[in-house]
Amino acid sequence: RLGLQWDEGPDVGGPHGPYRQSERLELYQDAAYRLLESGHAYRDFMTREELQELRQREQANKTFEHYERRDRDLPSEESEARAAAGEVHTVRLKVPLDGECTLQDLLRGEIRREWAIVDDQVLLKSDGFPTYHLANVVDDHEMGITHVIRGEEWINSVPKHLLLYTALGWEPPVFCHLPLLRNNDANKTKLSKRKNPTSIHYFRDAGFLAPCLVNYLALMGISRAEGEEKMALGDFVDDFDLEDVSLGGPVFDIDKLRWLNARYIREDLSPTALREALREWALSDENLDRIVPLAQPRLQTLSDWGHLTAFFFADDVAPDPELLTLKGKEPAEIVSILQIVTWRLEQLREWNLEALEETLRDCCDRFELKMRDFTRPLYVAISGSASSTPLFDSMLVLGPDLSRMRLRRAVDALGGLSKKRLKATEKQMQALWRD
RNA sequence: GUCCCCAUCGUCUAGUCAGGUCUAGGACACCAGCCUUUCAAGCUGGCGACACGGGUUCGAAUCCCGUUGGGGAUACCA
Repeated sequence: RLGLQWDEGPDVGGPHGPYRQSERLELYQDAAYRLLESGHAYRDFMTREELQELRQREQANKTFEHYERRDRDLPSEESEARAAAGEVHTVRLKVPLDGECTLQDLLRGEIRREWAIVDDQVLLKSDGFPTYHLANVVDDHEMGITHVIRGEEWINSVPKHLLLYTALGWEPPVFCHLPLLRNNDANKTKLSKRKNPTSIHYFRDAGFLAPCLVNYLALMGISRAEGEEKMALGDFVDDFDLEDVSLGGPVFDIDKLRWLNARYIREDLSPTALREALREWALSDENLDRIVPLAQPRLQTLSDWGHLTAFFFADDVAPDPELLTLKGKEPAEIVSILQIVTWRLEQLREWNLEALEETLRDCCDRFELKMRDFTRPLYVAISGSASSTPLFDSMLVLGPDLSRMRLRRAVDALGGLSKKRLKATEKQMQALWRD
């Protein structure tokens, strides 16, 4: 969608296959077995329940001590025998009990971390599947990866990875951890779905051009000292130096994105190309064919089309808080309801009419509301008006990303949810969907 | 709690590694003026930052220490 393509993968093939984790299980299990043999790992027979209990106890005591390593020193014969007898177990990494690990990060230089505070990471789950840590190391080695470039959130697990590379007798790659994109909220937390559109589909649906988005994203973290910021991907590739990436976590600036997009529209598109872009975006025959039947019963004149369907071709509909009402409910309750609906919709795998209808009717039932009352604020959130084309169909045409965004904006229009209220609302949802 | 990372205009950033050319440069946003049938665009100008405190040095945004602030990690998720 962004015009980016990977070089190898299950769909495009490549010399380092197979590319599906399930087809590589043997590889991971072999590695785990080797680690077991060489004493770098051990079988852990603790059950999920026991572990959970331990965690709960810790939480209750407000202690944060790590895993107790009960089976770490089990004699190998016993371990072997119990595994052979079919006892369920995981395979854990035997992390040194003392000393410290020194790692090199391309951007940050040397980082030290004491072994005593790193947990005996599970490598192989009880179902035989690897955790990320094992899979990551095995795959990267097998596939000849030279540079591991990933988000900063992984920096603390490098020691475990390093330990795996050495234990398996492999050459570790160069590690480079990039800063995380942040929310534009008061404390600039890690970019989250709840507060931001994180799906590139949203940006497409909202009418941003792919090359612009690539350009903007490239600007986060690297920039030229002066001058032109509008650059094609190729230009970036030419003078990109990984070590130039800046370390502060950047906040996504939608205003700057809009400005850049305006330039792409203005400077890179002929009127014909623009018309084509509009067609690809939302004015395709196919899309219009979906909207026309919804509008037809509600058109008195052809010219009503504009007002009636404008919301299908908009990013934001700026819902009027005065219209976001629900019979017998305070605004605060409406906010919670809208938020819960949003969460329920996020769970949806397929965005089709049946699923939408089922989800929304289910919500309605659980809130013990009448359908016509319940849908009112939803109409306003989605279309910006209390009278519009059918709700389910309209949401279907708009798609998941725009629909969710509009619900979110409706929540904001009503004053939003504080952290506390958000938690309470989450509990409320859990209570309503207990069964 | 503990550990790790980070810190320049409101935001994205240049400058930091190799201290002086930095009364800190650019971009978005904002404000004003010009242009213009409106608006947008364009042009010109303005506002606006080295988190704080100690060192080192003739000299610190830049090096060191501390404080504060922020982020991340602490799973049989990735």
